[in-house]
Amino acid sequence: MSSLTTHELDAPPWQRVESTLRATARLVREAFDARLAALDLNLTQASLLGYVTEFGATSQTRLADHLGIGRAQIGSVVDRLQARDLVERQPDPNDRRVWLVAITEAGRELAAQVNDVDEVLRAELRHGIGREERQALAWVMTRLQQNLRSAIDRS
Amino acid sequence: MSSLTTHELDAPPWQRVESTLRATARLVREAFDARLAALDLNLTQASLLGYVTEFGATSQTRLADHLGIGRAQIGSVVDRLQARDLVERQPDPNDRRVWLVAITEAGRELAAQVNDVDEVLRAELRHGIGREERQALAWVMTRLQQNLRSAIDRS
DNA sequence: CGAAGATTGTACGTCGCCATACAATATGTG
DNA sequence: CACATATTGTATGGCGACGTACAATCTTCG
Repeated sequence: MSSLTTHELDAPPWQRVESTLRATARLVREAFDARLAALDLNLTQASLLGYVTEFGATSQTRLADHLGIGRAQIGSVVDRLQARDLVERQPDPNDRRVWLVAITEAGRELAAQVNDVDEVLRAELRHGIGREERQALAWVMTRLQQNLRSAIDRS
Repeated sequence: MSSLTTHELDAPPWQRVESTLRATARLVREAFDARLAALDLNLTQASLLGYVTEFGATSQTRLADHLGIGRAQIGSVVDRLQARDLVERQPDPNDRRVWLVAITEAGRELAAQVNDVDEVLRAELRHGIGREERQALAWVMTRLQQNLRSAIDRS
């Protein structure tokens, strides 16, 4: 394992894992947004685009669940993407309440570019971090999520 | 406890580590906010309170750096805490531009309660996660932060 | 069938945070 | 000393997300 030595005072005593986690999440958003700015997209928009490209027309509620944001917010995200003709709203033949959000041809092309950006950035982020370390990270975070949900329920 | 083998469907194929990380960070904020609501504080306010309690009067710029938010935002956080008489602004004798944010007696008492809440919650979050796993998590995230910063600089 | 309840998408107000621009003050340089 | 430059805190406008409330529609069950 590592010398975790390098680095000045990487973790001040008052800084707990939770703070580190939040700071890292902020940087994740910042990094993706910086790269996606060239495509005039932010991370949420890019995720939505990727999702409907991969999984086809999807209702807004399902999109909200999958992207982890509220139903209200999804609406405005779709609005903006639709205004740029990257997605379109199709009526659901089985349920007149719902819109199925589908990718357009222009959207598909842009999604491909998003994918490229994504892969490049992800490769950079993996630098110096082994596969099993990433898996361990994912496992611990998943476990942590369970604990967090329990704690929230208990509040 | 468990073989960490289980490995249900921890991550849908389209969900990468970065998404998990963001979702976890959101839950962290939600959990802390839920517990701190009883004290009528959010996580940022509580962190600020804890910091000045532990480290004494601190300039707003330093607080912003340490809490990871902007200088502008720190001002309003301090405003609200000051209105509740939890902190006070003292002039810096060496620099007439800066306010030193200091804890008050009422603030110190509340900070103690924050500490209690904090310890309880943190104990819940550790459930089922070993010490070395937490350390590994912290290490990987620190490394990830470095990569993120490089990526951002490179953008 | 018909009424009660659940679900979908939208409108609206709020919150936390950011980025920018600015006045006041410090600091460095000739 | 005088002047350019940097830094501190604040004001302002914008953005993304949340929570609540609502009309339209589906579903369930008497």
